[in-house]
Amino acid sequence: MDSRRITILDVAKEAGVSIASVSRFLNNPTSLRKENREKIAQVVKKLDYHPLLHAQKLAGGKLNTFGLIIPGYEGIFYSFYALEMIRGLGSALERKDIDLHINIFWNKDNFKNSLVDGVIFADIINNRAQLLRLLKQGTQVVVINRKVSDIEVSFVGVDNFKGAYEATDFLIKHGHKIIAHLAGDLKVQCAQERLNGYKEALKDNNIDVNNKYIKVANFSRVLARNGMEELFSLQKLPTAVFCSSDEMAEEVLHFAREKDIEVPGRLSIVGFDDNPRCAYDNFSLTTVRQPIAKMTSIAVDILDDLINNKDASIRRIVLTPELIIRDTVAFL
Amino acid sequence: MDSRRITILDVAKEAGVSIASVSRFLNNPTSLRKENREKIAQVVKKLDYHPLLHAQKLAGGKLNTFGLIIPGYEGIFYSFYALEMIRGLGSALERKDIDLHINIFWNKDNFKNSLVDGVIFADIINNRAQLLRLLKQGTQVVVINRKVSDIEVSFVGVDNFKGAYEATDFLIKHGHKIIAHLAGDLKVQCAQERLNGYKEALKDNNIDVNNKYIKVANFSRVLARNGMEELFSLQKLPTAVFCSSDEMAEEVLHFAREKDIEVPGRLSIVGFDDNPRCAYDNFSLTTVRQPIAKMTSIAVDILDDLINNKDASIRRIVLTPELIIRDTVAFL
DNA sequence: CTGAAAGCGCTAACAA
DNA sequence: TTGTTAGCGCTTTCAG
Repeated sequence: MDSRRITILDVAKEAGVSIASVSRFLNNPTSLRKENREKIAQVVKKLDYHPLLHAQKLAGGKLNTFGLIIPGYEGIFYSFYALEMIRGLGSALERKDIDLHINIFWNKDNFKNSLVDGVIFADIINNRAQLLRLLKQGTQVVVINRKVSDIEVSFVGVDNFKGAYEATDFLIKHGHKIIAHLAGDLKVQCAQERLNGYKEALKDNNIDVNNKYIKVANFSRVLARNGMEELFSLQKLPTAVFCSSDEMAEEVLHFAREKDIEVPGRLSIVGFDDNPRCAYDNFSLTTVRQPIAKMTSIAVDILDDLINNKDASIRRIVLTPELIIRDTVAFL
Repeated sequence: MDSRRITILDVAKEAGVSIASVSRFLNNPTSLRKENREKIAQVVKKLDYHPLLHAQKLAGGKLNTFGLIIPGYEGIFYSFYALEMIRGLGSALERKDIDLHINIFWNKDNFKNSLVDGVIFADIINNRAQLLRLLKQGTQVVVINRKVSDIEVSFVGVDNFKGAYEATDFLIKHGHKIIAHLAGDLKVQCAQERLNGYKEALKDNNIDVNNKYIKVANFSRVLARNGMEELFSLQKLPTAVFCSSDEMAEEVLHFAREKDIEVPGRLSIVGFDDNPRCAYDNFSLTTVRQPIAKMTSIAVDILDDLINNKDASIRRIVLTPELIIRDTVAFL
């Protein structure tokens, strides 16, 4: 008994057709006569035949597999963002029956692009060179969550500036004058944009930007906590804080609870992300919702298009986030 | 100008050697004369040549890529365990210069095993069929964190029973009689084993197992919280609680802090995992350490062996967890 | 609608 | 140490 792998030839023989027909069955079944199609289907099932993907690809076929490259910064997996990104992509791809290979970029560019049809970057952090390499090698790419203006590449991002501006403006409209900001890691574009949006909103409302009230907490709970400690040892306490992520906002909530600072009575809080966990915590957090599912779904469509239509061209899309008003902001 | 892909033939021509020599250069450089080796190296660099992996694999080569299949249960990415697993594998593989493709099993078996040399399963939850399929197709596999006794497959696991037994016994030796247990999702083998270890320790010390003190909290913070609420509305309060994960233990800590229950004075706590976050929280958690890095490193070695040595056989390894004594257990 | 045949880019005998 | 050559399993013209 020969335990060789079942190949297309085995199927062809058993079904009494040529390997070309079996190949057609695999890729374009409707081009076969019903009779043959059914016969082949039956044999494929009987023999439990699965085409070898690398053989298909070598012969010019597709792998139906996208790669997702995630920058492997510390705590990435604790971030709501990364999880949602993966889930969003997962469901967008499921519809098209495309598989996803996740690769985490821990400072080493070992991504095998020849094993995928195209690549999605979840942001670019310290891996511009990798992006350039893939592009140069002719890989189709789309970047999510970062607007890459100096490289010819498709992206779908979010207007973080606008989201932050609106959040801050919302606080100002509620009478707040001393508004602190817990910023994310400024290496990350969205964190920088949110900081800018925050500043701009203050300026537009004639409130001075005071760096004492800006704490760069790198999206980390611990640093957010430290930032709050510092903020609450200042002469004039902030009456509101805008956080660059819901997780940091959650930490602010914990801080407030421990210190018996009433929310939103004495401290108003706005987050960023719309992490569902924060909607059902003790407090229901006012926040800025990022349309992650939409971003991923669009990214998948663009990439699919880029791969399958020779004349598809680069597309760049910026979505608008939405302020979700819940319970953590009060009038002063 | 022809933008065809650079192939092995281009390199061969340019270097004035045969494609076989280039192939040797790629796979076994020392078999070449120094002169040629250097010449080829130079051309490879100049032409920026990268062999096509699927072509290599089709021709019988290796991809130097392992797959990691993670069961995609809710909240997986919030679990310390999953992150450590990925990190551990990442560094173990980096040493061998093997790439990792992560695949999350959301109830759909679409993993492309022909794109990897071997596969590591991070536990088996609802995906036994997938494991069987890969095995049947001749893929080399090793399972981490689950002792699969009824399938002929390698695994490396942890003696959860023993860890839980020791943790519980440690509490008993400190005089505790009413010891609650927050169990994990009992679909997960380790959760079940920990529950059993807990029960056995009680029995061996002539303490009755009382189901009222066992709350199945599925590794979830919310359910852990609910469990604690229930436990603390009982007639006789527990004086200690053994948690099936550090995350749940952390929630217990929060619960205690809010309710002004002194730890460890009025409530002793033991976790499971040794999540560093819980060592530097307000309390330094007594816990059971899982040697995840070791597990992953062994798993990689086994898989590598299975792939490269024809006569390598299935190996099954069970590691022993270690009780880490810190500050959350007191004598009664 | 179907089959024959020419590769896809690479590895690994086999010879030299 | 090197080159020649026969595939690996599949897709895709091109005829029929």
